[in-house]
Amino acid sequence: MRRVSAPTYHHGRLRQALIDAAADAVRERGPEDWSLRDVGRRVGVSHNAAYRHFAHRDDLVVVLSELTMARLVDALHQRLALVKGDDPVLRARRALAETGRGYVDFAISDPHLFRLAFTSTVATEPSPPPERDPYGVLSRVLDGLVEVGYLTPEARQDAELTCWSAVHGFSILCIEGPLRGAGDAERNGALEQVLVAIDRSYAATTGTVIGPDDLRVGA
Amino acid sequence: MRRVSAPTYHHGRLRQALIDAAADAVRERGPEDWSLRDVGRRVGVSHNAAYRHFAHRDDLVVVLSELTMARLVDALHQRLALVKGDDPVLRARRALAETGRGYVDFAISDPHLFRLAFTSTVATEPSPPPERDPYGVLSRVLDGLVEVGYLTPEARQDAELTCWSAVHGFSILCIEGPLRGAGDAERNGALEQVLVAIDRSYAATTGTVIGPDDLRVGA
DNA sequence: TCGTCGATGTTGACACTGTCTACAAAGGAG
DNA sequence: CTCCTTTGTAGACAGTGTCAACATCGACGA
Repeated sequence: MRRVSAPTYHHGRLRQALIDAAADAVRERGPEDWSLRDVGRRVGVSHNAAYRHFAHRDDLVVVLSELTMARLVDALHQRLALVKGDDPVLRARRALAETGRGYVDFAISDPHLFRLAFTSTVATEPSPPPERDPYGVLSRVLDGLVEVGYLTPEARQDAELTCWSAVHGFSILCIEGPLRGAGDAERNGALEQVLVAIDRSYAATTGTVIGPDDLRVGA
Repeated sequence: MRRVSAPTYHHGRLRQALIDAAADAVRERGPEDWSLRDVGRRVGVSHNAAYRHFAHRDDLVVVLSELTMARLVDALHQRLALVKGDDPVLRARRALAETGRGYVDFAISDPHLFRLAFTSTVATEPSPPPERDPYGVLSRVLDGLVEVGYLTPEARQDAELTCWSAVHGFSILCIEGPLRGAGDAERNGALEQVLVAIDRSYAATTGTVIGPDDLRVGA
C-alpha cells in the first residue's frame, strides 16, 4: 500500500498534478494571468520542476487546451444522448439545437479554460482527430440533418461554419460581451432565439413549418 | 516654427506616440506578447516615461481597445454609405449584410488589435456611447429593417445578439479558427453563406422570396 | 528679468517571471 | 552493491510592471 501524498523527493504523479494545478490557476486568475512558478508552488514543488515534464510554459497551455477540448466533446456527446423523439427529422433538428446548448453551457460553466482553449496563440497546428474536436461533433450532427432530408446537400456546404459561428459567437457574448452579467433566464432566452434562427434558416430551404417547441430536447 | 521631431527632453506628443507605438507592437507581436518597456524603446524614451501618461499598462490597453472600436465603427459607417438600391426593403437588408462584411473585413485586416479590443480582460465597465460602439451601429441597422417591415417587432427582440453572434463568431473563425489560412475566395464564399442564412432566417418570418444576388451591395 | 512650481522624463530599485545550467536524490537494471 | 536514467532542486540571467527619488523643462507671477 502506497501513500499517495507522502512528500517524497520524487512526486510520482507530478505531471498530472501540475496539469490540475494549472487548470485551477487558470480558473482562478484567467487564461493569461498565471505563472508556471505559481503552479509549482501550488503543488509544493520547486520552480523549474515543471521543466521535467513540459519544455516550455506554452506546452502546458497546449495540454490544457487539448484537455478542455476533449471535455467539451464529452459534454456535447452527453447532451446528444438526451435527445429523443419519434420523428427522425425532429430528432435531427433537436440534436443540432442541443449541440448549441451544450456548447454554450460549457463555455459559461468554465469560461476561463474555454477562452484559453480557443485563444491559445500556439494553435495546435495539426487539427485534432474528429473524436477530440468539437467541430467534428457538429459535422456529424449536420450530416444527420442531411440524411433525414432536412438539409439539402447544397445547404450542407459550409453549414459548420454558419452554425459554429453563431454558437461560438454567442458564447463569447456571454463570457465577455454584453451578456456577461445576464441571468440564466435572459441568456437562455436569447440562446433559444439564436437556435431557432439557425433552424429556421435551414427550414426555409425545405419549406418546413416550425412549431413553437420543436427544438426542445424532446419527450 | 517648431521642429516636431527635435529630440528635446520634453517630447511634446509622447502620449500619442506611445499609443501609436503600442498599436504597432500589438500588430507585430499579438495582443499579449508586448511590453510597455519596449513601447518606450520604440519611441526613444526611457522605460517608465509611459507612467506619466498611463497609470498602468492596462490603461494603455483600454485606450487601444477604445480606439480600435472607434475605427471599427468608422469602417462600418463607410461601408453602410455604399449601400444602394431603390427598394427600401432591399436596401435595409443589404445594409445588414454590408455591416457583416465590414465587420469581418476589419477583423481580418487588423486581427491582433481586433482581438485585443474584444479580449481585454479589463473590460470597460461603462458600455461606450452608441456612437463608439459597433453594437450600436448594428442596432440601428436592425431598426431600419423593422421600419421597412422586413423584421417583425418580435423578431427584432434580441436580433442584435443573433446577428452579432454569427458575424463575430465568423470573424474569430477566420482569425484563429479553421478558416485561418483560407484564401479570400473561400472565406468570402463562406461569409456570404452566413449572411444569407441570417437574412433568410428573418425572411422566413415574413415569407419573403429571396433572389440569388439580393444581398450584394446594390446598383 | 528672474525665480518658482507643476508637468514631464530619467534613474535605480524591487519583486516577479520564463528559462538555462549545474547539481542532487531516487529508483531500477546489471 | 554499482551505475545510470529519471526526476526534482538551486542558482543565475535577462526581461517585465511598478514604485520612489531625482532631473529638466516651460509657463507664469514677482
